[in-house]
Amino acid sequence: MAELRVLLVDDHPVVRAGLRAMFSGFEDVSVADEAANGDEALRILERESAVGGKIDLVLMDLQMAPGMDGVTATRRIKEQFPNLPVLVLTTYDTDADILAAVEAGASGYMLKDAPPNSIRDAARSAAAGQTALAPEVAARLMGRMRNPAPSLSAREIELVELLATGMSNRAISRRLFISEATVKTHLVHIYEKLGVDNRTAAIAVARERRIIRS
Amino acid sequence: MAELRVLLVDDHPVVRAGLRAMFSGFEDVSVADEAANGDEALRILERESAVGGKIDLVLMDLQMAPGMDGVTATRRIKEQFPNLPVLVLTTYDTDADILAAVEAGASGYMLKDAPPNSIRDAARSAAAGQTALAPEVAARLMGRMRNPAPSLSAREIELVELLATGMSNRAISRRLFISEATVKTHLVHIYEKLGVDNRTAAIAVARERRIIRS
DNA sequence: CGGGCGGTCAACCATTCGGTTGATGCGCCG
DNA sequence: CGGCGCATCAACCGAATGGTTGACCGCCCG
Repeated sequence: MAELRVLLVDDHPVVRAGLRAMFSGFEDVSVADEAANGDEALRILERESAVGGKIDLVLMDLQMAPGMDGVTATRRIKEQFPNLPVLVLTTYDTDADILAAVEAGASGYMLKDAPPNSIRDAARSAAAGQTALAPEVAARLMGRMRNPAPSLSAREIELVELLATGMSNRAISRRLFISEATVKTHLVHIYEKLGVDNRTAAIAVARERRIIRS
Repeated sequence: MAELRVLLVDDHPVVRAGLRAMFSGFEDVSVADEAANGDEALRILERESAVGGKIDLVLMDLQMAPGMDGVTATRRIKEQFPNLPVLVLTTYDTDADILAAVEAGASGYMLKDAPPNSIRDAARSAAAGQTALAPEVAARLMGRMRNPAPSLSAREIELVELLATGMSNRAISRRLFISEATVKTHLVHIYEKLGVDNRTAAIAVARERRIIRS
């Protein structure tokens, strides 16, 4: 089997070094290059594709400090290089993170606390065009399929966004040119859908589910 | 100078491998052992101290999934081994994380996105009994020193963190084993310091100023 | 075309929250 | 020692929020 050449994308030098070290123990995988953020990854891919396209797989972290985040980077990469598999390797396994990654076109979703062998196997699977999910992630996706959480309407999301800025009901009503009564009605619906009973909890849940940007 | 023997504590095999690889490039530092959580770290330290105590420094991550978290682990280590320096190496630099680590007795606070040389230097400083702070962390602490007026006390930060999870005053009072009256008093102070007049606005400002993790 | 859903509004009441005053104890610092 | 900041608690009141019921309109979909 041909050697698999991967591009590491992670803002932590420590993590990149760890993946390098980990892959150096496997003869069938090698690290082609590293990027600290999404922009850098795209530049590397463009350069590589210009000289023959030697990269088989991108290993992408989701959280990256100041530059382009992993979800956006994944989306861009899939736009420019639809056939290049992107395997997400990150710390968190919240619904919001997983869904965002899948929607962005990730070929798989692995967690950093996985043992080296699992990560290597996932890399090989993803490079072969298959989907590679960590067990915890797979379980979470199944759970969502069974009882999909009710989603907020556009108007309700608008309200939650204003909520999160700390505005009172009165302030929200003025901003949206509706009465306070309407604001309260919306809030009741939002609380029902999110399974909470006050505004701060609604904000917390909305952030968790990435209904609003945190 | 004698070789520095460090204990790595991090729940991610990838990160441990990265630190190992990073330190293997330095002749004056070596990895004595690894632990995936606080319990394991304590067991290793007890065993090592029984046979002569060969460990000079603990490198501690703060976020560790299911077992003992890094702050608790640091506190326990400092209780049992007061002279053993613990250098925190983590991802986040919020006031809450930093203060908790410092109060637990950490000798330093470095961020994982730091270059290898900085981490090595910090390790050597910490082992020599000095304090090692990442520039971002140092800046944040200095900022707190310069104008302590608008900065929250540790207790108040604790309150804000619970606020942000959506808890009511009553729930917070139970969690912290204080009366609702005390919670309200704290909140009034928090509102004054942050220049707001309700809890959701307080959360918004606290996130903005990175008093709590967003 | 009828019903469901989303958005709007009103009135009402209970609960929570915000704000004040005042008080105690503790530890630290000059 | 005296003061100051921090944390704790109590009682009280007005305002904001939560929760309920009921209503109207417009739109889309079957």
